[in-house]
Parts: sequence; C-alpha cells; structure tokens
Amino acid sequence: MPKTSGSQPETLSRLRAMTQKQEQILQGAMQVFLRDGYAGTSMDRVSAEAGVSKQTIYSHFQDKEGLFKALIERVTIASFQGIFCTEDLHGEPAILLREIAETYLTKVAENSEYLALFRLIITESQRFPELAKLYTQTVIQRGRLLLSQYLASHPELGISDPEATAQIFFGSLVSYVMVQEMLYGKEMMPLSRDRILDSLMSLVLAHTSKDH
Amino acid sequence: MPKTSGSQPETLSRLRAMTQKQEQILQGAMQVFLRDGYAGTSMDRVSAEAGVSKQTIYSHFQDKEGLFKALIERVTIASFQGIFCTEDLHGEPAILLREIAETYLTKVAENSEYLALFRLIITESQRFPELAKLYTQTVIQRGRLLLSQYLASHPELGISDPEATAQIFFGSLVSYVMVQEMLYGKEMMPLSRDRILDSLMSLVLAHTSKDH
DNA sequence: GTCTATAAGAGGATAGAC
DNA sequence: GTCTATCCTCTTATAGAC
Repeated sequence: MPKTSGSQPETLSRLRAMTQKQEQILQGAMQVFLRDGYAGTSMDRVSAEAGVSKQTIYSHFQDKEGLFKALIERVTIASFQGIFCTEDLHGEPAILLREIAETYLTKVAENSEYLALFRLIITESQRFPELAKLYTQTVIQRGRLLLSQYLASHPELGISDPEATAQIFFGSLVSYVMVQEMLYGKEMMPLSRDRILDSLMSLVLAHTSKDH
Repeated sequence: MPKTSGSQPETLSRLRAMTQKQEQILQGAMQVFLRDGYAGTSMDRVSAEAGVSKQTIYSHFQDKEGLFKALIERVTIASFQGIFCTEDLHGEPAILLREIAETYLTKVAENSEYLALFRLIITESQRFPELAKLYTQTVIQRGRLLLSQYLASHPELGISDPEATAQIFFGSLVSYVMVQEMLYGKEMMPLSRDRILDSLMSLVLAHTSKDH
C-alpha cells in the first residue's frame, strides 16, 4: 500500500482520487446502473461489463450501495461542469439566452448520459435522498442561480422575479427533453427543438422589442 | 367460469371491468409499486398490503408484469380524468390560465399519487415502453392539445405557436413540482407556488395588458 | 490484488389442501 | 376461489486458492 495515501490532495472537494482499476469498475458500473437502475442491476453484470471479477469490485468498494453512491457523486459533479462551465453568462440577452437553451438541448441530445443520470436521480430519489440532494445542490441550484443573477442584471427584460423565471426557463427545457426523449414524444407527437426555442425566447423577451 | 365472459361491455375502451377482489389486489399493489418501483416490489409485499394470499393474486393476474400493467393502465386513465375533466377551458385568459395552473399544482400537492405515477412512468419507461406511450397519449398529448386549442382561439395573446407554448406552460409546472417535491427543492431552495404562478402568468400574458 | 467457487437468503411462481 | 407450504432461480456477499 502507498505511504502517501492519507495526505494526497483531492482533485475536487467531494471527489476522492481513483486508481485506474477503480476507474475501470466505475466505467462498467455506469453502463449498467444508468440503464437498469439500482434494483435492476446485479453485481455480476457490473463485473462482466467492467471486465473484472466480482471480488475485485468488493475489494475496492464497500458494497453495492457504496459503489452506486461513488458512481453517482462522480457523474453528478461531471454533469454540471459539462453543461455550464463553458458558459460565460454575459452578452446580449436575445443572443445569450438562446445560446444557453441551445447548448443545453444540444448537450443532452448528443450525450444520452445526462438524460440517463437525470432519470436515475429521479428514480432513486426515495432510496438515496442524499444523492438527489447532491444533484439539486450541484446542478439545479447552481444553474438556477447563474441564470437568475444574469436576469437580475438586465432590468430591461422587465422580469420581476428572476429566480422564478430562471426555474421556468430551465424547467421548460428539462420537461421538453423528458417528454421527447424519455416518454416517446419524439415519435408520437413530434415538436421540434426550434419551435420550443422560438416560443421560449418570445415569452422571455416579450418586454424588450417587437420581433415579427 | 361465467358464460358471459366474452361479451360483457367494457366501461372504458382500454379498461376491463374488475371484480371486487381484483380491486382489492390493485389497491394494495398501487401502494407498493408506486413507492418501490417495479424491480423493488416483491409479490409478498403486495399480498401483505392487499390482505390476500400470493396465490390469489396469481389466480387473477398472469404474473408480476401483468399485474403491473393492469395497475398502471388504470391509474394513468384515472389521472387524466382527475386533473382535466373538471376543467371547461373557456373564459378570460388572465383568469382561466391561472386557474389551470393552480388546479394542477393543487391536485398534485394534495394527492401524492399523481406525482408517484409520474415518477414511476419515467422510471419504467425503458422496461415498459407501452405504458410510457399510454401515459404520453392519455395525459400529456391530450393536456397539450386542450391548452393549445384554447391558446389558438385567443389571438389577442399574441402567441405564434400554441402547441410549443402549451408544452412550455405545462412543462414549467411539471418541472417545478418535480424539483420541489421529488428532488428536495422544498427544503433546500424553497420557491413558493405563487411566485411560479405569477411569473408564468407574466410571461404568457405579456402581450395583452400592462400589469404593474 | 485478482480470480473461482460457494454460502446465505430473497423473490417469483406453483402444487395441493380445503 | 382462497390459503399454506414449497420449489427453484437469481443475487449479494464472502472464503480460499494463486
């Protein structure tokens, strides 16, 4: 065992460093957990997917619950960074707001991992309240705060309650993706990305200039 | 076996009539399935909750899957009727739109069954696509159609795309409830019902009259 | 550290009494 | 039709070889 195990600096406050074997296990675990949920996942499938034996998993993680928590914490933190950290949040509202919405929809459409994580957080919000709370704190709260601060700094938009409006803004995007991608809206009642974007911009920017 | 089993009229197109024992089983099954999900539910717990033996369940339903499908179909159809069928959808927009939103939020807040069903539909949307599609068709599509027709019949609202706007309208309500009630937003970042209602009305009614 | 083999138990489904 | 008792598979977790 390494002598420095107790004093190494952590890359992120809540994220301990992982060895390569642990990364390999988490990679396999992600495939299975995100697809089949917690109860629907067996450790046999995780070991098969990760290409290691079951005992190896148990030597690195305490049990199924410990593995699941470590995985979700990791993916949750990566999720916020993937969506928001490339954004600057300053610029012309008519351009920036559309950019934020487009970025979100594109990221989620391209990378099904975001959507799978969101579904899993909802699914297991009763069994693992601490994971749901981490998600709320890390992704939702910070996203809402970021946008509401921007909205508050642009009084020309005529928005009286930036926090509530930010919740509505992101909420309409999330629910759109949920219906289209998870609940088979795409094939049963198609509604294009651009129509949602146009209507959302029209609602939020209503007080600024006539756009016809 | 009854002679008339093949020719009895059905109360609803997709809903076969249930005997009293079957109702009792479904009532117990609802408690467990809505709380623990499909994989997390054992037939032993269902039988205990329903107050019948396990074999009685298997004599009325083919297997766990058959029971689950019968239950969700029933609850899904009841859900739409519970939320929308009391609504008329005509009247002054400033009043009616707020009424719709308030009704939805109140119903969901009062009766956690609506929320539990929604979570379960999302959770099991991969395992049971036909149930998710039934929900989309029965609840989401009809809700969106109802509202979009109303919006289209009120050109003074200045809404260029009623369908997309209806999706945004309901979507923002659904996501608000999801965050507050399922993801512990209520305790971590409280945001009152009235603030969401006020901001949503302000967005949708922006083109009609100055409200300050 | 990693693997194979196995113990211990839970859960879906059925057989047979009444 | 309903209940009690049972079968058998699958799953978590561990023991022991290398």
